[in-house]
Order: sequence, then structure tokens, then C-alpha cells
Amino acid sequence: MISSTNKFEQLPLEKQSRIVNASISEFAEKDYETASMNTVVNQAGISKGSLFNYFKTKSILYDHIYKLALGEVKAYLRKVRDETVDLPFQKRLSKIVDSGVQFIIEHPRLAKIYFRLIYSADSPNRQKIVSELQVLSNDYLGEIIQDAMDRNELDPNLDKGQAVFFLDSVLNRFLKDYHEAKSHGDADQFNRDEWVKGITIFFTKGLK
Amino acid sequence: MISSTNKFEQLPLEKQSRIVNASISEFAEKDYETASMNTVVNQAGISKGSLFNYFKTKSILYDHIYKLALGEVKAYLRKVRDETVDLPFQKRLSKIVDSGVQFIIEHPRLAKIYFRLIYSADSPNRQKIVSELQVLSNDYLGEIIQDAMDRNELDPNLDKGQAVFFLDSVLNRFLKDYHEAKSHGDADQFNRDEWVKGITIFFTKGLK
DNA sequence: ACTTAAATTGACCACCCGGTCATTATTAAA
DNA sequence: TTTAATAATGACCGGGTGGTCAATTTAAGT
Repeated sequence: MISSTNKFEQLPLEKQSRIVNASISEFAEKDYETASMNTVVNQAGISKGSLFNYFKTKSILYDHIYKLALGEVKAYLRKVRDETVDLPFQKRLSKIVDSGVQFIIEHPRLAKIYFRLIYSADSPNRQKIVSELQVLSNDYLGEIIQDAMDRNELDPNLDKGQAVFFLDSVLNRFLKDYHEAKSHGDADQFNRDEWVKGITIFFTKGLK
Repeated sequence: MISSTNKFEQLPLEKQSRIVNASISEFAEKDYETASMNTVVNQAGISKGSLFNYFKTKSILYDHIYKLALGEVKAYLRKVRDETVDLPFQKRLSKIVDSGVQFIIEHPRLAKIYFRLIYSADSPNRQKIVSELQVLSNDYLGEIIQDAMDRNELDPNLDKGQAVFFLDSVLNRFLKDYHEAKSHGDADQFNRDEWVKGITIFFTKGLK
């Protein structure tokens, strides 16, 4: 079976990266429906026919790009998870937040695509993609919560599903707000350390 | 000063409601850029020229509709706030969640517009609107948290800003997921009472 | 150097968009 | 009933879209 990106992958790497770069910029700036293949083509400095030769349709190109973005996100998460296996829950949590912030700073366009994918509604196959992400997040955060429960750092009678949900809600929302504040210039209303501390305390002790 | 919706408001009510209905449906189904004035026109059974006579531009029509949606949301929130002033924090919280769920059930299209506005990126004046909403939510949840702090139901040394943020994150995410599950048919994986209980416990005691 | 195969191009297609405005239909005033 | 004012219409405009394909350039094989 021949991948549909076969032709693309056989291109010289320099050309590939020009195309990927242009696509990332376009899908970061506009949402799926509004993003324009013409813009990608012009920015990449290739002809329209070529682009449609490499990627049969717009949605196939989008697929390629979002998988790329998602791959980077996953790599980050895996890394921080593996690097913190032996740390207590609070430390782990704060490292996760930290690495999320770091990812946003290092890959602002990929972050934009990621958040657009999660929170917006018009990407193709959105339903399937989002439920895949839910499973991913469930596994990831679930593992970290389970570890903490095993070590008696969290209540062993916790409803794990709910706990994951709460964690996911707050983490994603924090990173999203951070990302938006940063891209609007008015970041640094976020004192990162203070927020990380606040989040971990909140999760362990609640608001009482 | 004459409102730009003046002409529209002088229309017979039946015609108004046909137009509003069609617009709500369209803006609920598609996001701003993708929503089509032609569709609105056809669905409402009026001519294109008329619609553009009532609302000079697409973005002015959108403005009218989103303000309408927001007004309904605010009315709901005000109502539940006033009806629960004397209740303890936990009861209040669960009533708020309940009324959110109720709103989604009663006004699914308005809910869609609301969530699209919050989480999507392409509405006109999005930045301004979102920061207005942030202020609104801050005032609303801030008041409820302050009340609880005054009554010693919550830690009086809480960082109120952070507390509001956590509350807002979890509530919005819960309602958004509930809304999506419902519109995809697979609701009732949400045991409402259990979730409401879980949320209130989480907020008061944390996960420890 | 000649031929053949493959890659690249951009003019072109049908379609849809938001918005306009001369024309027509409706209502009110005389 | 005639006239004047107002409301409603939809063909039309310029522009942009995703996608196609005959023609051309480039590369490979002999």
C-alpha cells in the first residue's frame, strides 16, 4: 500500500520544508475552511498543480500538518512524563505545566494549530480527531494520577475519570489563555511560578 | 441616535422571528466566515436585498444574533445567582451547573453560538468580545466565591483571581463537553448528579 | 544527441461569497 | 383614482475558492 504522501516524501528536503512551513503558517493563521491553498502555494514558491500533485486535496494536506503538530506535542509530553517518573505528584504537575509553556514559546504556530483543533469546530474529521485526543489525554494524565494514587499522594478512592477531567480542564485552559495572552502581546500578566504553585495547591487541597 | 437595526425592529414580529431563527440556525451550524447570507435569506423566505436593508453587513447581523444569545445566557445566570444567594457554596455551585445544563437543553442553538464564540477564533471583534466575557465571568463567579469566603466556606486567604479561573475552567469545560456529547447523541454517559457532586467535592477538598 | 518519461506549470473551470441597485410591487396621501 | 413614497426583489458584480489538465520544462536512458 502506497501512502498518499508518497510523492511528497520523495521531494528534496528543502522543498518539503518550504511547503510544510507555508502550510503551518496558513493553518495557524486561519481555520480550515478559510485557509487558502493559493496562499500556501505562493508562500512556498511552487505552482498550484504541484501542490495538488503532492497532496490530492486540501483536507489531506491538513491531515499531514495536524499529525505533524500532534506528533511534536506528543513527543514533548512523553519526554516530560519519562523525565519525572520518580518525582512526587506536585513536582510532576509543575513540570508538565512548564513544558507546556515551553512548547508554546518554542512552537507558537504548532500550538495555534493544536488549540484550534481542540477548541474550534470546522476541521475535517473533527469528531474522530477529538475523541482520539481524549483517549490520549486520558491515558497520559490517567497514568500520572494513578501513580500518585499508588503512592498515596492522592486519595486512593478518587474517581479517576473525573480527576483526569479536572486536570485536563485546568491545564488546557491555562495553556490556552497563556498562549492567547502571549500572541496578543499582553503576556507576563502570568507569573508562571505563581500559577504553577496555585494549580498544584488547588489540586491537592481544593479551595477550602 | 438611530440604531442600525432600526429598520429591522420596525418589521412585523413574525417576519423578525423568521429572520432571527434562520440566522441563529446558520450561525450555530457554521462559524462566522463559513456562514452564508444566502442560506439565511433562503431559510427566512425573504430576498437578499431585504436582509441587507435590515442589516447593512454580515457582521452587523452577527452582532445582533450573538448579543441575543449572550442576553439569554446572562438572564439565566442572573436568575440562578439571585435564587441561590442564601444557599451554601456547594448547593450554589450545583445549581449553577444544573442551570447551565438546563440552558443547553432548552437552547441548543444558542449554546452552540456561545461556545463557538468562546472557543473558536474567527468571529469579528473576537478579542474585544472575549475580554468582555472574561470580565463578566470574573464578576459573576467572583461574587459567588467572595460570598463563600465571607461565610468561611472557602479559605479566606484564597487568591480570588485564581479561584475564579479554576471554577471557570472546569464549569465551562464540563458544559462544553456535555453540549457536544448531547449533540452527538452520546449523552447520558454523563450522570449529571454524579458530576455535580464530583465537581463540588473537588472544589472544596481537592484530590488529596 | 536523440528520445522518452516524469515533473512542473498556470490558465482555466464551476461554484460560492458578500454586497449593490435598477426595477417592480405595495402602501399611503391627495 | 391618480400620485407619491416606501418596501421588496433578484439579476448582477468583482473577487476568491478548491481543483484540473493540456502544454511545457526538466531529467533520464540509450
